[in-house]
Amino acid sequence: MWYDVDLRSPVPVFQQLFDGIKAAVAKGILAPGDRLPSVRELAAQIMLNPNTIAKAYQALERDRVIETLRGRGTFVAGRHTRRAVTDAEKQQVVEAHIHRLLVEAHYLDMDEEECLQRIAAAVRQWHRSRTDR
Amino acid sequence: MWYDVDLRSPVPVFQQLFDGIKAAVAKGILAPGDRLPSVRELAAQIMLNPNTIAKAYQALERDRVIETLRGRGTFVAGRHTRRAVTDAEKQQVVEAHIHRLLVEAHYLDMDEEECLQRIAAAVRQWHRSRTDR
Amino acid sequence: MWYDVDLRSPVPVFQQLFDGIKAAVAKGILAPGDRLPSVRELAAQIMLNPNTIAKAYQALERDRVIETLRGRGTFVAGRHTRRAVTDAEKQQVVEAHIHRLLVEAHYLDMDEEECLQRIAAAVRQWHRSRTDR
Amino acid sequence: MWYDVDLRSPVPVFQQLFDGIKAAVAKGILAPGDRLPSVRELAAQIMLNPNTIAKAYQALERDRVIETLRGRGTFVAGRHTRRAVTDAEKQQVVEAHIHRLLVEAHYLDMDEEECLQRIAAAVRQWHRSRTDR
DNA sequence: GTGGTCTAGACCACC
DNA sequence: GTGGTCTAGACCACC
Repeated sequence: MWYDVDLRSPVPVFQQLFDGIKAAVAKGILAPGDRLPSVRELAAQIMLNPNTIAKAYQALERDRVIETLRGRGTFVAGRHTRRAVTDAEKQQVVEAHIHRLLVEAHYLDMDEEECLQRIAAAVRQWHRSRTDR
Repeated sequence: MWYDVDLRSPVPVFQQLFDGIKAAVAKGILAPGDRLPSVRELAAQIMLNPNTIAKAYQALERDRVIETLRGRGTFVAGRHTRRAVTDAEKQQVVEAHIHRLLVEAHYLDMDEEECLQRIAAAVRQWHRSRTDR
Repeated sequence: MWYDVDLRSPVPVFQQLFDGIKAAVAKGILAPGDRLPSVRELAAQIMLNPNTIAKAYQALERDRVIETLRGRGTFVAGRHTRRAVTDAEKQQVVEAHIHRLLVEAHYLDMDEEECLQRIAAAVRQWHRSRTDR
Repeated sequence: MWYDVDLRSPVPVFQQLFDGIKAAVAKGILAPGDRLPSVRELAAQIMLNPNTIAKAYQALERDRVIETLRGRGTFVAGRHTRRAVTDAEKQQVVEAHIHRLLVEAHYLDMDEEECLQRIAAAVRQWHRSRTDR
């Protein structure tokens, strides 16, 4: 599930939650308007301190991934609430990720052709498994 | 240069060095057999604590990116010193990176087509800028 | 409208109502003697808990912005019902606001001249859009 | 001092710290490069929990008001690290503040002329008291 | 030394 | 009920 965390990981738990929820929204597992469990509920369920959950939720709210309605709960935000992005910004983000990937690929002895094929497979696989609601 | 670090970054300095050297080797900026500055030299040059440099070098040696020859210095390792990798391992690495990229792409409102195009551009750009020696 | 509230805002809903009505009176959108909807009417109309509306109305009454006449309804108060203010009090209020504004202006790289010009424009614009009835 | 907080205020303590430091930098009391007390030092000095200080520092770092150098301490950021701002954004910020000020001014029976005079006085007074280093 | 994370648990405002 | 703040104190990585 999207709220799975690994306590032994060096990645902070609140960060894992943050990443997990962001990914779940991107994959369509969580859709705009969906209600997230309350801080206390989730804390009890995955045996974490409520503060840790709250920290993740607050970071997600700052990034407009979720919205909290005072006294009512926390919900996945609609896409419209996000800001415009330039072309250069997009390319920069893609390049940063691909750069890191290609460094690792070099140490796995993958050439350009193999990289492109494996990447295409991964992109197709991701989009197939996306749930559009 | 490959030894540039940003003290203000949240990424640990030793990690930046580690990543920077790995990337420089992958890009061909550093080639097998090239001699790296000694821990002390580099520490003096970029004004860092020698312990920080040593920590990065040790991690690189563990990953067989570099080799230390006692009394002679530190050198970029040859590619043959590395171990074999399975097909599944390769695909898993690619998928992990692409997964993270596609999550970010979702929040930048990029569809499958745009992702593929930008990725292809980034891969091509990387390989053009590679220096093969 | 003056009763618009944003449930996603971190500002409490009752506070938004309070601010909104105070602003509407200052702008002349609501004039002394105008009747406000009853707590229940407004609650039904904007789908809020009546307690929230009541809390805003009570705070407005305490500040003599509105008056409740038992059995007749709630009305915008006349200006004469308010108390006298000293010169020092006025300057203090202005300084507090301007102080906060100038802190933000610093981070937007605005110098004294630019601040004064933009402020003058904002003051003029406000008074032009005021409806005097 | 810039680190004064009022425990009885409804404004959260970490927010008061955040505002205070931002204002101190804008006023020139804290200059780029100045070192802030460590989380623990400040916590001991003003008798707060270190977590509360850390929360304020982290928010300031997100807004690029300060920078933390890993293992070294926290410093006031240089102005160049901040992003570009559009003209519309600036006017919007000014209008929001002036709007709030003019609402209050209405209840203090201040007319346009009096507002402009008091505002000009406040702006001049602020810039006189600024310390440029 | 530095800041960052996390727990356990109190208390509060809002709805 | 909901989330937000704060304390007290442990533990950790980094430099």
